[in-house]
Parts: sequence; C-alpha cells; structure tokens
Amino acid sequence: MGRHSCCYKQKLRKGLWSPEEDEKLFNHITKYGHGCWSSVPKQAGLQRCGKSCRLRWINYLRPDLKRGTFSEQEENLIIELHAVLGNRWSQIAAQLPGRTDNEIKNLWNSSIKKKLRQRGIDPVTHKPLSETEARESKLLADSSDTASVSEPTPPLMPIESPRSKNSVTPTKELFLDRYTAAANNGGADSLGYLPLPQLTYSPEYGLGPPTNQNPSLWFSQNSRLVGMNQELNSTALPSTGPSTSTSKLPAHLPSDGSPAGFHYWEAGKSSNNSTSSGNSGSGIELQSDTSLFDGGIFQWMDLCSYKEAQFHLQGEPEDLKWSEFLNSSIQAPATVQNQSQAIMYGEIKEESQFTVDDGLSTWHNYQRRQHQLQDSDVHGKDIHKLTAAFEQV
DNA sequence: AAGGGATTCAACCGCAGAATT
DNA sequence: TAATTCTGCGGTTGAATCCCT
Repeated sequence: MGRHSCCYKQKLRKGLWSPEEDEKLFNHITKYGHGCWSSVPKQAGLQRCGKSCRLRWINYLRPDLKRGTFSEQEENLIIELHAVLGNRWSQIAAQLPGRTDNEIKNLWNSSIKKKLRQRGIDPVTHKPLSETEARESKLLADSSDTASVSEPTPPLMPIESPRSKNSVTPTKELFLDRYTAAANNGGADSLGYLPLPQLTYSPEYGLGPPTNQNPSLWFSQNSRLVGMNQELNSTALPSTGPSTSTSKLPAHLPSDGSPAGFHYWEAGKSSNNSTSSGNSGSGIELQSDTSLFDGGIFQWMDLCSYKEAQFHLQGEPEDLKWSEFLNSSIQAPATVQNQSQAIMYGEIKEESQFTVDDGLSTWHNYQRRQHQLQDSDVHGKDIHKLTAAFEQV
C-alpha cells in the first residue's frame, strides 16, 4: 500500500488556491487533460501535489459544476439517496449533476442533518428518533447486563459505513419499506419524505426506475449504482428517447424539473476512450463526441466575453468561482459555443480562441457580478431559513 | 461597533483498492 | 506474487463568514 510520494516533498504549497494557481491548473487541464495527476503540478508549473490539483479541479474548476444553493428537490433526493447509500457521497453526487461529493457532504453535515433531527428523524438510520433512542437505550441496558445471554436485539439496520464490504440488503429493505409506506400514504412516506418517483424495485435489477424508463439508475443487488456516469461515448448515446435501452443520458432529474437554463455534460470516467491521449485511469476526460453537441446535451466551455457577461449580469462585485463564470456563460452566442467545441475536439488554438487570460481577466470581475445576481434574487439561504422556520411552527 | 459563538465550505489527511512494475 | 504507485473516497480541520447579543 503506497502513499503519495508528493506528500513528502517539501516546498509544496498548501491552503487556499490563488487565482494564479487556478489559472495555471485550468489552462493546463483544458489544453492537455489531466493525465496522471501526479505529473500535473510539474507540467502546469504549480507548487502543489497532484492530489491537491485533482481536488481543486473536481471541486472547483470543473466547468460542469453547478453552483448555488441546493433546491428542495435536490435536498429531497439527497435524503432519499442517503437512506439507501449511506455516506457514499460520491455515489450520491453521481445522481446530482453538477454537484460534488464534497459539496453534498458539507450540505448534509451542516444543514440536512439538522433538518432531519428537527423533524424527529435520525439522520443515520432515517428512522424516527424516538425509535432509535429507545433502541439505543435498550442496547445500552443489554450490554451493561452481562448476565443476559438471550439473543441480542437485531441492530437497527443502520446504513453501513461507506467502507463496509458487507451486504447492503438492509438498506434496500429500508428503502423498500419506506417506499411502500409512501405508496400507501399518498406520496409522502411516514417520515414525511417524498419518494423517488422514478424508482421501483425489480428482483432482477434491484432498485431502479420503472421499466419503461431509463434504466441507468438501476440499483444493483450489491447496492452499486449501475451504469451511471460510467461511460459516455458516442456509441452509448441513443438517438431516441430513453426506453429500456442502455441510454447513458442522466435520468435522475426530470427534464421538466431542471432549473431553467441548466445544462451539463457528463464526465466520462471510462478509460476506454483511446482518443484522450495521456489520460489514464479514471477521472474527467474531455469528451470529443459530436453527438453530444448535436444533441445539445451540454455546452462545455461556453465562454462569453466580458461584454457578454455584462450584458447578462448586473450588479456589484462579490465572489464567484470559475464554474459559476463558466456555467453562467451558457447563454453565450453560437460563435462562442463553436470555440468551445473546438476545445472539446482537442483543437485548442492558443490565444486565437478562448484563452485563460481572457477567462481569468474577466473572471474576477465576473465573479462579483454573478454573485450580485444571485443576491438580487431572493437568496436561497433565506428561503431555506424561512422554510425551516415554517417547519418548526 | 465590537466581540464571540455558530455556521459554512474549501482543503487536507489518511486509508483502501486498483493499476502498474 | 509482492512491492510500489496512483486514484478516489470519506472524515476532519480550520479559515472565513455570518449572526446574535
């Protein structure tokens, strides 16, 4: 079992990333892909370890990141998925396009946990707190009573730890239990959750969408999400809508439920893509696939100029991040999109098309405007607080 | 306005497992 | 087959920010 050799190297920067570092990393990866992460910092001229670069890219610089507060639907989905998956944040994140595992983990720990407790739900077991507490106190009493040799009370079927290799049947049963309860309860289950409407249970596949829907969400018997975000390539993309075929299009969010203007691209994690030179192993690979564009699935690197940004946004400066800059440029005109496509095709032409200089020079200005735009709306945090307040009444 | 506690979130740490040598 | 390298994941930390008094 090895360890990151870079971790032992000296002179490596730690802590927050500067805009200059972001620029270097973003520039490097958009031009060359990340390849072997351990070689990225050297090639990009960064005094960081590869691990840090990878994290920065995944959690911050990736163009497909969706920023901003989580919607009610997203939170419900996270709760439902957590009931099934436990703390498998990466798998939960796979069902929420544009969200990172880190982001979801933070949301869970900072917000959702509390909300569930306020509703009297144990965030670990997803059972009523009273039941959990009663059982825990009983277990404590049993354990203190060493004379007792009776059959121990079965565990509460907690979500197994992420690293557990054990069977996950209990979580499936837990889900089915709640899902059945929900069906009998006119939508919301006894705990007040809304069920995942697209999930059903099949003896063959486990949990998944109705058989007439995209099966990419099928939950395997061993609790692994099957197929999601694994391989996105031209051959996998259907020319027709989802059916029982192996569509790779995400099925997690209903098309009509997506936020207006929200576009995304799926990052292929397969290493099968031989065209991605230098990219080995798993990780983001820049997809060079015309069908993706033709289908309008995503618009990657839809960079608009600062003028265009100004056109779309108003307000005073605050922080925004690369992904926000990039995401909010979705409204970019076709000419800019074409440039993006060129990048996607690996035909990046320095300076003549998008350059990081362009991006970063406008980015920091743009940050401020984007944030102002968010603030000009009723801020999501405020909505959440109001919602929470109403729930407590 | 100041200060102190609470909250948020970016980043680090350490481990596990896959891939490579 | 064992050792090493690398990636990915989840838990944790701590700085920044928010909010209340």
